[in-house]
Amino acid sequence: MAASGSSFSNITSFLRNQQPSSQPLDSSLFLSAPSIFVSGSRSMVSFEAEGGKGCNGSFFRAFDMDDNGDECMDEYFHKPEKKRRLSMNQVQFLEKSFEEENKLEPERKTKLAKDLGLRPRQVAIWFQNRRARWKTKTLEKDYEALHASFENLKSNYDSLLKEKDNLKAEVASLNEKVLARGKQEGHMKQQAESEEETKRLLHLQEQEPPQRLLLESVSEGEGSKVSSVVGGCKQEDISSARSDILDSDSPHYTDGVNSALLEHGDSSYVFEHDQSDMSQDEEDNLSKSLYPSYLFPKLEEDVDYSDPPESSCNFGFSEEDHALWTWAY
DNA sequence: GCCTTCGGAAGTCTTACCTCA
DNA sequence: ACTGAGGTAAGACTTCCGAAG
Repeated sequence: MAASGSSFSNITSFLRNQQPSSQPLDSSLFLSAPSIFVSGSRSMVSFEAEGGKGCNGSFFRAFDMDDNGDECMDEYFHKPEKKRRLSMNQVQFLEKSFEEENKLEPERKTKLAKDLGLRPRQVAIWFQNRRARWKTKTLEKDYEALHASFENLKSNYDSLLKEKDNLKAEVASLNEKVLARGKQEGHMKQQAESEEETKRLLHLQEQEPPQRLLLESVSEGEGSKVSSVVGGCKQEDISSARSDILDSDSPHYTDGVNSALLEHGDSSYVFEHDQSDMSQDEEDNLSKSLYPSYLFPKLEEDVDYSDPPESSCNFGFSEEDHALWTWAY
C-alpha cells in the first residue's frame, strides 16, 4: 500500500520533472495518468499535478482564509476535482449536520454541498465515511460496556463461589456432628435393649415347663413382636431359634440369642423414625442403604449409596461440586 | 418477472500529517 | 535542522446488495 503510494509519488514527481517548473503541466496528461498507473486516485493526480496553482498552492487551504475565500470559490467551481482535507469549518458544519441526522437525503446533500462549497459527491462520501467510523466507535463503546459488565459479573460469581465453599464446610461439620451423635444414641439403645432381652430370656429359663408352654403360646400370638425382637430373621429362622431357646442343650442356644440380638442391634443403628411416613423413593433408598435418609437431604437417582464411606457426612459433595462446576462453566 | 437506477454498507486504496530515531 | 520510516486519520473509490420505479 505504502509502496504503491511511494512509487506513485515517484511517478508524479517524474512527470513534474519532465516539465519546466514555471509552466503548468498539460491537463490531458493528468487525466490519462490514473488509467495508466493507479486506479482510484484520479483526483490525487490532478492535485499533485496542479499543486502550484490555485490559492497558495492548495485549494482547500483557501477555505481557511476567510478573507479571500470567495475568490477561491469562483476558481474552485471552474476547476477539475481536487482532493484536499476539508477545512475545520467545513468539518464542523458537517459534524453538526451529522448529529442532526446521519442519513443524507438528496435535497440536504445538495444544500450542504452548496453551503460548504463542496461537490454533492464529496458530501455523500463524507457522510458514508462518517457513518462507518461512527459505527466502529459505537462497537468499541459497546464492547467496553459489555466487558465492564462481564468483569462485574465475574467478581460477583467469585464472591458467591467463596460463600458456597464456606457454607459447604459448615454443612460438612454439622453432618459430622449429627452422625457422631446418632452413633452414640444408637449404641446406648442397643445396650439397653440387649440387657432387657437377656433378662427376659433368663426369666424364661427359670420358668416351670407348664408356664413356659403358656408363655410360648402367648408368644405364638405375638409373632410380630417376636419378629421385631429377632429383627431381620426369616420365619423359619425364628422357629429354629425358638427351638434352640427351648432346647437349652443345643450348642446354638446362646449363639441364637446373640445373633438375634446382634441383628437387632444392627438394625437399631438406623435411627428410629416412623418409616410408614416415608415416600416410596425414600424407602427404596433406604432399602439400598441402612444409613438414615435424613443424612442425605436429597438423594440423587444416579448415585449409588449402597456402600457409603466411613465419613458419610461428606457423601455426595463431589457430585455437588461437579454439578456446580458444570453450572459455573 | 426483468431491468435500471439509486443509495447504503463494507472493504480498500491513497495521501496528508504527525512522531520519532 | 533535515530526513526517512512508521503509524494514523481522512477522503475517495469499488463492489455488493436491496429497494423502488
